[in-house]
Amino acid sequence: MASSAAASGNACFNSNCKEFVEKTRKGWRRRTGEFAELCDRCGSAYDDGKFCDAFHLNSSGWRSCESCGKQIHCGCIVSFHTFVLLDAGGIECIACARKSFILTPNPAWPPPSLFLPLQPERIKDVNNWNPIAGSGPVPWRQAPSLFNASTNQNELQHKAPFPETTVSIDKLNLSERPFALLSDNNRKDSCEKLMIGKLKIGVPGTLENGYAGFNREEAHKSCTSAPWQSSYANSDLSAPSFCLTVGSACKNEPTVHSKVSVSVPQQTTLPIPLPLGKQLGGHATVDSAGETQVRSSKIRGDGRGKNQLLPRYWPRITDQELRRLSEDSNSVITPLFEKMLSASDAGRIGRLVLPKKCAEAYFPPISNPEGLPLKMQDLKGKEWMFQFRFWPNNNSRMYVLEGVTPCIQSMQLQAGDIVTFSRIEPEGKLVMGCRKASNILTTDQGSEACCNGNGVATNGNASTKHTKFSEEVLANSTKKGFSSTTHVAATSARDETKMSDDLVNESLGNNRPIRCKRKGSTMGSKRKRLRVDNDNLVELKVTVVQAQGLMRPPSSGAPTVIVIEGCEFEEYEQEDAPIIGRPTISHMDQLGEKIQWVQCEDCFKWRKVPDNVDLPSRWTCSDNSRDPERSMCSAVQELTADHLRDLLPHINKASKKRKASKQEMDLVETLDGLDALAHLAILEEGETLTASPQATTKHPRHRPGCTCIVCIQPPSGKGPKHKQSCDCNVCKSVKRRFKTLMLKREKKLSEKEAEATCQKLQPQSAGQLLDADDIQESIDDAAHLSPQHGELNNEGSVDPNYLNEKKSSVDDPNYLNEKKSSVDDPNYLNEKKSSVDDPNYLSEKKSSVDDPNSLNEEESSVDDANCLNEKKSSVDDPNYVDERKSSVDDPNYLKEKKSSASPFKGEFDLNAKPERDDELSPGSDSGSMIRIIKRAAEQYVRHCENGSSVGNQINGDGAGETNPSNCVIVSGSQQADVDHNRPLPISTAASLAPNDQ
DNA sequence: GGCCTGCATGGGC
DNA sequence: TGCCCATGCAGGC
Repeated sequence: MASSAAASGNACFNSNCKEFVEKTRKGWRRRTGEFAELCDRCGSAYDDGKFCDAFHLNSSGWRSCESCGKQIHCGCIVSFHTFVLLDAGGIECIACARKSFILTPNPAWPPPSLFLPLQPERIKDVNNWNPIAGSGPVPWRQAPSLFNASTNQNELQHKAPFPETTVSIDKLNLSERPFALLSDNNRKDSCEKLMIGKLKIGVPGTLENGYAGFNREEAHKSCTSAPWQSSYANSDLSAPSFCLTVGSACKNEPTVHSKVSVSVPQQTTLPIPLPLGKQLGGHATVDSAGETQVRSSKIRGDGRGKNQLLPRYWPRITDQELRRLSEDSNSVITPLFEKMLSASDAGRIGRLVLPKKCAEAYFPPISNPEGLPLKMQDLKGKEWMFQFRFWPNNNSRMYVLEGVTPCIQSMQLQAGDIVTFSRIEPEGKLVMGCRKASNILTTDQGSEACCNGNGVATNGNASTKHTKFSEEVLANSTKKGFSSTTHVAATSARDETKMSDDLVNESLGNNRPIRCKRKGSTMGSKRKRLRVDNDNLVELKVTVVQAQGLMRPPSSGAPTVIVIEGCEFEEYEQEDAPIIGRPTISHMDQLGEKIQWVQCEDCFKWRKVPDNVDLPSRWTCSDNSRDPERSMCSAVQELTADHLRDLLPHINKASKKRKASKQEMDLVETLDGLDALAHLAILEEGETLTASPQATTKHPRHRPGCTCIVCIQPPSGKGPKHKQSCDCNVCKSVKRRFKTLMLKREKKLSEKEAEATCQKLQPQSAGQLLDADDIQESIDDAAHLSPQHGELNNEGSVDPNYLNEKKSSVDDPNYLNEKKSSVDDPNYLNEKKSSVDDPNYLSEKKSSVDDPNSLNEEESSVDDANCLNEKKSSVDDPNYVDERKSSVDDPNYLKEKKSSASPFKGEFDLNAKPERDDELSPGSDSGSMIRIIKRAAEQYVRHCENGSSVGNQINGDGAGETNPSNCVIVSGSQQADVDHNRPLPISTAASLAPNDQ
């Protein structure tokens, strides 16, 4: 046979030809991954599909197409992809298969584990393995069995297949070359295990079994059950429930998928509900793609169904991946397995631990711990070479892919993301795809079913009804696409709700990558850093509740109330799904009428509207048609500071509650909180949800297009140096930073002199710290209250600048890194801890809080665009980073810092700015006081002039130079206590607690 | 000191 | 109880 001959030079690969030619043509793909180089004549024959007719006429393995009778050399590599196996037995040429729209998702290459001994010792025949991916013995060993699989598969699908009953080895043509690769034992095993066909597609998504094609959206429309979902769904049943669907049911094919053909490996579509342990020897199993396989109990040497992968490894390829993978319409994609990246996997070690069964099933067998190089292609078509190897572990093996770091980085993956392994036929390439964590929210809905534990597959979109609770999350999920393609029609509301809960929790930063089929399987106990602190979970859940409160039932369509386990759930018809409403504050006015306060999105003033009005998510004064006098942003706010404070009782309540728990928190835990918040912020942003595992990543990923200093500089400092005259962003930033630093130091020196005298003037009472703490918490809470989760500005509203700043901070890997590294730094932690013991520091904080000017300053600084820019650029500034870093290394600096850290023990302030640390330090106490005095004087002057200085911006030192430490806005909020017509900042309102007034 | 390698450990199932 | 596998970690480079 042709493939048995080695190609040499320009000799035709066809052993029956061997013609020497200058230029060869590509033929079939060889096991090595290369293509058979053929002469023109043979190449033409191959292209015309007549190669076997010409050269293999006398070979065995010829079969007739059940439809057209065409003879196909099924036993040959050359014709391997020109036919499909029919469920009823026999074969059909691909042309007929296309015509008849019957696509039998015969897995082209069942898992090799079916053919290989399952113990590690199976791996003896390494010599027959070619290290090139995708061309391993699996397909080739399996191939022979394809030729004679004449079992009535339909029957087998519905009956328990019994081993060794349907296929006789005598029926198999074993004379073909591929089989020669098998040892006698393997051959026998292979014969005993009825092998099914290949998966050849090209047929637009018409799914014989409802599995292949992954055209889930369509499947949803026309099929009553999605078997692969059902496989989850029934995972706890004791008997198989195959849930096979009839392919003809799914004929509406989206054009986008028309070219995509997917071979679903057994695990993906395996509707086998039996737990692994139950799928043992002789039990009937249904193979991939729903096709029955007769599996010999013999192969289950250890009594476990090793050919069954755990559900968490079942591939869930996305439409996007399919599209990317299937650019070639002739490609057939066989999803093999997937794995969620652990911190270790995504770490810098570059080792990706492979699930043992997956490794043994889909990768070449290896007997040498050194393993084999494995070529893999990513979704972009770039090829990567990994080392597939193992090491002995407890009488077993641990399989790893080494050298994956570049690839993982290239794909911008991190812990929690999922890598998928697929195979493209006929090339046999191994393809490594990925799913970002954010998509897992949707793609894992099936797996959520596993998490549910009730065994019922759940899918947010499966049902035509939506629970109010999950609407938003599900909507988000739907947008992402994948979930909409996987459906189980018979989804109970309960499951859906439960799942939704999971989704919500995940979506809100609750370690979204966790799939809890195996408790902590992905983020196990050792994955401390990957977990969000329980406290944060509570807070996040509260946020969910708040979010739910934003749901507004549509005017049309009353919900159906169902009671599940004592809890009432409202369900709405899909077209009447709840909408996300504007957050309001319900209140009873003086007349005893129920009203609600709503905040204008533009001016952030609070307006009163009747209680029964459903407000859109975006509401502005102009929508205030019921109160024409206040239907413009220019109209004064009738809500006074006191009122606002009264309306927000939860601020104080929450702060007390948090205070209690906060004191129990250690500083490390707060890191989780920080991360959670960061994740939440990112989630809100609607972009890729950075995994909580990000906390474990030393080098947070930089986004494409990131213009931060890290990204725009050549790696490792290599590359051309910037000239002194260079005015690029980097250089400008560096220069600006330098200038700022110099100004700051100058100022610091001068202020130091006044420190001693000023310090005496400050009221010192450590006992009042709690009030300050309260206020800070109130501010935080108020920020939480805000729909934007942002900082409240002086108008009692969210300042967009602040939001942008916060957002960019969270987006900025440097910023997060800095935060993270600070916490990692024991010095930093000590410093934080000791700060609360420092009376100077406490008094400074206290006085700052007592002083409305100070508060305003703190808040207004974030309003200052210059200031924000400066802050931001500082983070991007390598000098700045270095400076910060060196400061930490500097014992003097640490000494100074030691007494200046935040008094908010156990709580990190995302607002914290490095520069502000300086301001808050004892060394700059006088600075604060000076500023306070200065501002008071200026304020007084302005007040005398016209009293309207809102938004006026001055520099703390009076200089025109932007100075991060001095960017101060004296805003009108300072007069908030005297001007009740002005919106009161919630933070200020909070500070007006009775004991403060 | 940092990285790599190979193995050990231990929690989860 | 045994297996899986995420992670720790010692030792070498």
